[in-house]
Amino acid sequence: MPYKERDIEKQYFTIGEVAAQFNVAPSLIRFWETEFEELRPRKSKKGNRLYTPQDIDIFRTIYHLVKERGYTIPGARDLMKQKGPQLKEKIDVIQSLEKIRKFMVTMKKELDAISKAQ
Amino acid sequence: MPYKERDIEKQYFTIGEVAAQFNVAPSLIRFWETEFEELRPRKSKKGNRLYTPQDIDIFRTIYHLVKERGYTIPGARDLMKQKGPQLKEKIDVIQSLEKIRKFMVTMKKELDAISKAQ
DNA sequence: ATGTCGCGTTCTTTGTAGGGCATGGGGCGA
DNA sequence: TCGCCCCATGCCCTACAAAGAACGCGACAT
Repeated sequence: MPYKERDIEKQYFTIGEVAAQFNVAPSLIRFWETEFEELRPRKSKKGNRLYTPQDIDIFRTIYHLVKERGYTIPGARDLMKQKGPQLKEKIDVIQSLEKIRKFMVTMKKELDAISKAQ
Repeated sequence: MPYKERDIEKQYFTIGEVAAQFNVAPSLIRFWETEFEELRPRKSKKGNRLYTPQDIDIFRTIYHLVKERGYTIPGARDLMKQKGPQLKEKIDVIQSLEKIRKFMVTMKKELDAISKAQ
């Protein structure tokens, strides 16, 4: 029995899923597609965008630069041209540290709650 | 004989001189003054802005971030808040390297010219 | 099986708030 | 008279959001 198309396609995410994951509007993702040639996902026959995990990594990089670091779109674009893949590594590290920070803040709150309860 | 006021004042640059140095309009400098609290030069009795070399360093930092790196104004502002003085050092290094690069490009051109002439 | 109703999601195209200055007017001191 | 001051207003893109059409899918009736 050959693979059903659905099974193959589920390697991909829809634009709505990506939008939800980053809490942005689909229109923003489509707009960035016009601004960053790196962000050109496959499309289904119907024309729907199909995002691979790699596509999502690229989106995350752009999101980080534009929304978290405050780059303009040309600024982010230039940086990606030069630094390309190195950038992903750096951002992964940053995001790991950010998670750790959040964890520690939570811990601190709980510790504060305990010490006050006494 | 006491210092004449001119001698003291000539420690300073006018907005026009600063504008010329960076090849920007005075209106841009005034506008950035409303956006970056770090960029608030002294003013003469008359109200004219008096830029010290330190003020110019601050302007250079902003110029570098906004015009050369492609940060938005809020992005540059946030970066200056956190990194403040460290940033100046980094930018000094970058600008030195940039000068060296230009020098080397010039050298290369001359070398090319020589090798072609033969 | 087949029509179709409605809902959610997607598409592309068009509209738009506001970010980032520039310009113009009126005034002042050297 | 020149160069700077301070507003106020003007203005052009940037960076999206909204509008409107089309599609896919389940439910329900035919």
